[in-house]
Amino acid sequence: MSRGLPSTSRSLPIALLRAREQVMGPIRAMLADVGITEQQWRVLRVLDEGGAMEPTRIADMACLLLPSLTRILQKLEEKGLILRRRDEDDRRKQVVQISAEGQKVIAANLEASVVLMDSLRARLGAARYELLLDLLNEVHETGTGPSRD
Amino acid sequence: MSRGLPSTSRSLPIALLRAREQVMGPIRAMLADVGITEQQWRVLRVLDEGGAMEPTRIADMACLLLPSLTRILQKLEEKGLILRRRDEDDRRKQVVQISAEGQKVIAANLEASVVLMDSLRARLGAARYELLLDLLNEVHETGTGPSRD
DNA sequence: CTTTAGTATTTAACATGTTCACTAAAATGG
DNA sequence: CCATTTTAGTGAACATGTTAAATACTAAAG
Repeated sequence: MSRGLPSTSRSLPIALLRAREQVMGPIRAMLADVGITEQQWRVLRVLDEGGAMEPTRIADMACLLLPSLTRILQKLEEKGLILRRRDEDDRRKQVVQISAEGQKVIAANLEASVVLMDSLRARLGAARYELLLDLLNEVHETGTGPSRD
Repeated sequence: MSRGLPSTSRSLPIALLRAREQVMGPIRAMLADVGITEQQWRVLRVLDEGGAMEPTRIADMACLLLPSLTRILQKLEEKGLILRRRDEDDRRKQVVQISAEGQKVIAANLEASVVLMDSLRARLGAARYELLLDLLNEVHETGTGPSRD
């Protein structure tokens, strides 16, 4: 292993992947018992916290691409966890809202998920945890490429 | 939105996602021109840096699950970017090796990808960049759940 | 009012993520 | 040597990631 070339452990993309794996693994396992995926969970939480909103906004907040979201909303609707209706002012849009069933799913899992995150926060230390969040957000806002294309 | 509940920007899973998006976006765009994906690129780089090795080891180093890797290796073989043969000592295993064509792909893109990463490193500051890597690796090693299943 | 441009969402197609079942080959234990 | 267990890799099925094209509707221009 000569040097210079980031030996996978010092590669930011891979480090981000592995960290995400660690964080999401237990949460995924928890949600699997309820029969919903990590992404479906994110959508439900966004709707629970932010109230009814349109898909474009959901996608933005849950960090999902619209084509993915389209399929996810279809499944969530089949499961009865959300409600959808067209926006009467602008019939291109729709208004998506969490259902009572959906809120039950949130209520039944939010605390456990918070416990998992708090556990990680404790292991890392609150200060380092916040620092990590700051750095990640900084990366997000900084952008990467010199050529913004 | 009563309290405590991380409003998406302070959610570690989402922050990890968004940061990864920023980092990989430009690299993905660059690789799209050559017709290979981010994951195929990771596999090629692992093989280029680590030499010939078996799929299980590739999966570990490139942070891919074996079923995904199986398909990726099939495509890389079709494209002529890797070579495969059975391991004669242990006929369950196989030995995967980057081809001359594969090395050309690496040579043609590695520098640009390093430039992109260096650019990010500069924007963030070398110290903060290293700190971010340390924190991410710490998350990876710390684990998350109290119940290790 | 009609054409044109733009916006919100969906569909399509291909690649990967993820879990589980399965095959093949080695290692182990009688 | 044979049955059992373990390991390496693949196949299958479903969900999402990702890009490009298509739809439906609105807004703007003429």
